[in-house]
Amino acid sequence: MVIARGTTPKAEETRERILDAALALFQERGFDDTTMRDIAEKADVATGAAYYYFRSKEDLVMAFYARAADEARDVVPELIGRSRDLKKRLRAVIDQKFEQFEEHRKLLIALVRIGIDPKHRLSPFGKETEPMRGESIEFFRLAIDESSTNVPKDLRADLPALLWMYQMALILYWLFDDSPNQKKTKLLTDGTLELVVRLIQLSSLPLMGPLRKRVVALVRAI
Amino acid sequence: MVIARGTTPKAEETRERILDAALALFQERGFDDTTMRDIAEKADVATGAAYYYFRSKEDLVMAFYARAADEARDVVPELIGRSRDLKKRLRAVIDQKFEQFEEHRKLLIALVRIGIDPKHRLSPFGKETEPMRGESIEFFRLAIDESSTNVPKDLRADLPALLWMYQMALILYWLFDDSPNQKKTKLLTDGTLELVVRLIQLSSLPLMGPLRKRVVALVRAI
DNA sequence: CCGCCCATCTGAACATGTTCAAAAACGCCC
DNA sequence: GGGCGTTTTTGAACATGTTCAGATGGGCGG
Repeated sequence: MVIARGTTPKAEETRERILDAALALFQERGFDDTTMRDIAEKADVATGAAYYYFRSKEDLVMAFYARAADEARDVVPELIGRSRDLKKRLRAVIDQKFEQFEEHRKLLIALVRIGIDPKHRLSPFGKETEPMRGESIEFFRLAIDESSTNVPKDLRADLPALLWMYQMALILYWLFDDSPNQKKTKLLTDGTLELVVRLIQLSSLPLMGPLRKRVVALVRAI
Repeated sequence: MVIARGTTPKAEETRERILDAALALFQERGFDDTTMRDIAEKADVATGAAYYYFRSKEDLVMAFYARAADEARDVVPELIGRSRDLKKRLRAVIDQKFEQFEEHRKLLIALVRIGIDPKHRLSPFGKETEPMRGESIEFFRLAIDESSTNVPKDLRADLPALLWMYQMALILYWLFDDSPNQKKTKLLTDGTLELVVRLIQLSSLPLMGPLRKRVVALVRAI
């Protein structure tokens, strides 16, 4: 996350300059091959300045992620509003993230290395990223609510979080998908999304009650 | 992996001394809080010596993993031989790994950070770890072969690798499972293992042929 | 025993993320 | 405008993973 510095216009401008320099270099050479000295130099500040605005090199990646979240906040509700079909809505939410991340795969690989450890300060599963995670999950709740597919009450509470985890898994696969244009991810998304929507539909059939309860119980326990 | 140094007894002894020192310190303080200088000092060598035997700090973790694999090679076939029941066999293979790793959770977290990136030299999914991965997968093939549960021919080829991935997922969950004594992992293992065996049994029913083929095709494609 | 080669080992040097004390710039009150 | 407290910026210093040119020493042919 970002330190709450940079309230004055000038400071804010410096912060942006550093972040822009960092992201440009990350994209160009990758995370590991970009040094903090490079970033500072490109932003025309001393090495230490970056640490005045960002707690660590990794926080710069997080700041990128926060920017993406800002953008999503403006766009996603409108995307969801375009259809009431659950599958289309989910597709829209997921595709939006893929588009945002398209040009930053190298960068996000660094983020994954951090994120896999839930104890790390910046893990998407950790405490500090709660607001951003919550917002992402909220998008899925929006997509479910008042969609044309009926979702059982007892699923409503946890389904958004499950869908978020599903999205995370897709993104993870996508990051390391070396097939041309990440074709395999497209395949995987198409196949599994269909499956997911089917499962949700099935789960509301009357006979499914007990099974659904067992699944919900397991999910809660874990 | 390990550099092919240490052919003379004396060198071999030095190598072991460094590895022992490293593992002791990793376990004591964790990976990040152990410096190469600490390790060298504890092993009574100069800092550079460690790099004569190990290409990097991370390679020391890998050497631990290799040791564990050595041990498994001696033990696992016997464990599998104790029963023909598929579930029991799988349990045995999986539990053996858990027991081995019990006291080294902190260490393995470092390994995961590396391993999540398939492009990293030491990723369990990468080229360089192929032999060790192959051996682990082979254990699952052993467990399937001549077990009391019939496994369809077209599954035999890929099932061991799938089971290995399943094991990896369990280990990942276990690593970050903070419930007392990793009780949740026990729950998860029990629940999913039952499920897995059921699925395998189901898959050999006559009607399942087409569905099975679709799943196999998807797995192959991905 | 000598001299040579090569595996082994040393420790200083290097690169880079990070910290920190001090300097500079800024805003504000008088 | 001058003084003063705060914010911003600087650049040297530090910690640590890693590299490398050279020292060490042990074995072997002569």
